[in-house]
Amino acid sequence: MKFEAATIKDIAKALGLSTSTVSRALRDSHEISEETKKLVLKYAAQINYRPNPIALSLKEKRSRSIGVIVTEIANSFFSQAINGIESVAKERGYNVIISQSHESFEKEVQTLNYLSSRSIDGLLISVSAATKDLEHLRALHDRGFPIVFFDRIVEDIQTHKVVIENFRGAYDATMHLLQNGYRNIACITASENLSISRERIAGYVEALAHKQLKPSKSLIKYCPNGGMELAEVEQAVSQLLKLRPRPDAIFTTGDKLTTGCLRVLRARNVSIPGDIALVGFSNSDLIELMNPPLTVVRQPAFEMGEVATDLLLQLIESKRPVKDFERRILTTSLIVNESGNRK
Amino acid sequence: MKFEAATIKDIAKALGLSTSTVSRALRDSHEISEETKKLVLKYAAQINYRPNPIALSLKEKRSRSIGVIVTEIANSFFSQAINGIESVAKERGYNVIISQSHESFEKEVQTLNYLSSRSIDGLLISVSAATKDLEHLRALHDRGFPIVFFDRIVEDIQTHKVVIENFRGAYDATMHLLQNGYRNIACITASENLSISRERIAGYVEALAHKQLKPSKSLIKYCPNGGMELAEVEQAVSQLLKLRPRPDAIFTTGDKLTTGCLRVLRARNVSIPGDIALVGFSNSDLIELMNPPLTVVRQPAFEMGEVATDLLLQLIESKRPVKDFERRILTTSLIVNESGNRK
DNA sequence: TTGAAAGCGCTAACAT
DNA sequence: ATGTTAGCGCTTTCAA
Repeated sequence: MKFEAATIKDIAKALGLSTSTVSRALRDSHEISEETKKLVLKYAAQINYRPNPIALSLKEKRSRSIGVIVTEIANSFFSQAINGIESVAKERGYNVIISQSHESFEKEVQTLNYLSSRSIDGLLISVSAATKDLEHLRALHDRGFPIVFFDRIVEDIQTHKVVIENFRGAYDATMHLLQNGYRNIACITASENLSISRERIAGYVEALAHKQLKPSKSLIKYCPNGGMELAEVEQAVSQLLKLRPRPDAIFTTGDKLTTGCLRVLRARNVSIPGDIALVGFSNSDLIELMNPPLTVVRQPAFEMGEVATDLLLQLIESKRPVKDFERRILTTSLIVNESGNRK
Repeated sequence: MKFEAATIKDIAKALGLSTSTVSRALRDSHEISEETKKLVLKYAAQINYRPNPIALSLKEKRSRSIGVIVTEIANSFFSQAINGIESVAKERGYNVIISQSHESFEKEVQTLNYLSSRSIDGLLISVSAATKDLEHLRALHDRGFPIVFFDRIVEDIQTHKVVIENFRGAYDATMHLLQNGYRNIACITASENLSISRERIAGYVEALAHKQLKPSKSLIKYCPNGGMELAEVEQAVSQLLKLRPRPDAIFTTGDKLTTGCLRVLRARNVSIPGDIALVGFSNSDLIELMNPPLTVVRQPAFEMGEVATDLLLQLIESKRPVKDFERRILTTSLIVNESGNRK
C-alpha cells in the first residue's frame, strides 16, 4: 500500500500561502517575515511535514547515497569495514546502499549497473576474486563517476585507493613462522587476479628469500573463490599434506582461508602448531578463543571503511574534476597467539 | 564533481522526436512504429542511456529501496540476516539501505527519522536493547508505513513479525545441560526490554521447572547492552562465580553474550565444561573451532532475512491496506559440541 | 503514429 | 515580504 505524506503544497494550501513562501520559510530564509515563518513551522510540525528527499535528489542531481560492493557481508573484515563506512556516511548525511558480489564477476557487473545509473552518488568497491575484465568499472570511471577502491583494488584505474601493507603483513607473518623455526612453509591464497593475493604472496616469498629459501611452486595453492567454499580449501590442504617433505607450516592470505584451513586441519587431526603451524590473515574477533588460539595478521577494517568513505565523499563533493588521487596505506598488525609458535 | 548522464530529452533532441515518443519507444509501447523504436533503441544504446531512477521514484512515489535497522552489522546473526534480506530484495528489484543502532535508543530514533521520510518504501527492524518507548515506530506505523519486525520484535505494534522459537530454543539448551547432569544453571541475558530475552528466560525457567528446579534471582544476570561491551559480561560472570554454591553451568541468550562469556571464563582459567558448562545462542560459524567447541542454539538467520523481506515486499506492494498480519515462527537448532557435555 | 502538456515535490530566478 | 514560473527526468492523458 502507498504511504502518502504531507508536502509543501499541503502547507501552502492550508495556510493560504504560495509554495515558494513555504519553502523559504522552512529553510529559514531572511526574506520571510518572522510571523509567517512561525506560522509555517508550527503547522509543518503539526502535520509532521518531512521534505521529500527524492524530489530534492531530482532537483539537486544527487541522491546523498553511496553504494558499496563487497564480496560478502557475513565476513568479519567486510562487516567491520561496512561499519566504518556507515559511521562516516551517516555523519555526513549519506545513506549507504549495500550489495554483495559473492565473488562472482557477473553479480558484480549486474550490481554495478543496477546501482550506478543515478541512484548513488559514488561507489566504494572491493572487487570480486573473479574480476579480471575491468570494463564495467572503467566505463563508469571514464564518465566521471566517483569510485574509491578499498582492500581489493584495481591498479589500472586511476582514482583514490585505500589499501593495507599487504606485502609487509605477509612478510611479518611468514617471518614469524621462520623465527619460530619453520622452514618448509606453504601458502594458501585466493585468486591470482587479486592485487592483495599477489602482494601477499610477494611478501611471503621475500621473507623466505631472507633466509635463502625459495618456495617450490607446489607450496603455493590458489583458491579461486577465496575460500568461500570449504571444498577448495580442503583440496589445497590435501595436496599440501601429500607433499614430501611435508610442509611444517601454512600461511593463509585471507579470512575464510585461515578459518577454513584450521577447520580442515582439525578435521584431519593435524596438531597445530605441533604437526603444522598456521598463521594467516583474519579479522575475526574470536581468534583468541579458538583451538589453538590463532596468530593472525589483522587489518584495520573499520578504519579502512572510514578512510575510503571520507575519500569518496571528497570526490563526490569536489567542485572540479579531481586529478590527484591518493593511495592511503594502512598498517596491519600481527596478533601473536599459539598457532605459529615454535615447534 | 557532478556526473552528468544522458536523458530522454537528449535522445529526443538528437533524433528530432518528442520526449514522449522516446519514452514510449523505450518502453516498447505498441503505439510506436517499429522503425522509430529501432532508431531510438539504437541511439539509446549508443549513448548508454539509463533511465534516472530518481525521476521514476518521484513519479511513482516509491523508491524501490527498503531500510534495515539492526544493532550491528558486525554480528554474525545480523550479517547473515542481511545477507538473506539483500538476496530477496535484489531479486525483486529493491535496494537495501542499512543502518545500525548500536543498541542505542537515540540512534535508532534518529536513523528511523532519517530513513523514513520517503527515501525508503518500507522498513525491516530488529529493535535495540534500549528500546522501551515505541512512539517513533508507532507514529510511522499509524501513518501506514510498512514495517516488518524480525527477531527482536515489539508486541504492541500490529504488523508482520518474523521470530524464532525463543522459548523452545532456550528450553532445549537448558534441557541439554540438565540431561548432562548440571543442576545449578545460571543465565546471562540481554536487556529485559527485549522480547527475545523474556522468552528465552521463560524457556530456561520452564526447563528447570521440569526438573523441579527454580532458579534464584541471583542466577539470572542482565547485560543491558546485550554483551556489546565485554565489561558487562565480565561483571555478570564475576558475580556468578562468587555465588555459593557456585553455578555449574551457564546459559547465554545471545551471540555476544556467548562468546563474551567464553572469553571471560577462559581468561579466568575456568575449565569448560569441567568447572562450568556453557551453552548459548550463537550464529558464529566458528563455534566448532573454539576451545572448547561450543554447544549452541543456532538461528536460521539467512532465512529470517528472506522471510522478513518477502513479507515486507508484500506489504509494500499490496494495493489495499493489510489487516491480517502474519507471525512467522522459524525453528532453532541445537548444535551439540563439547561445551555442554556431561561433567 | 506522434506530440504537447501536465504533474510528481521541491527550489530559485524573476516578478510584484 | 510574497507570489509566479520554470525546471530537474520521467510517464501519461489528451490532442492531433
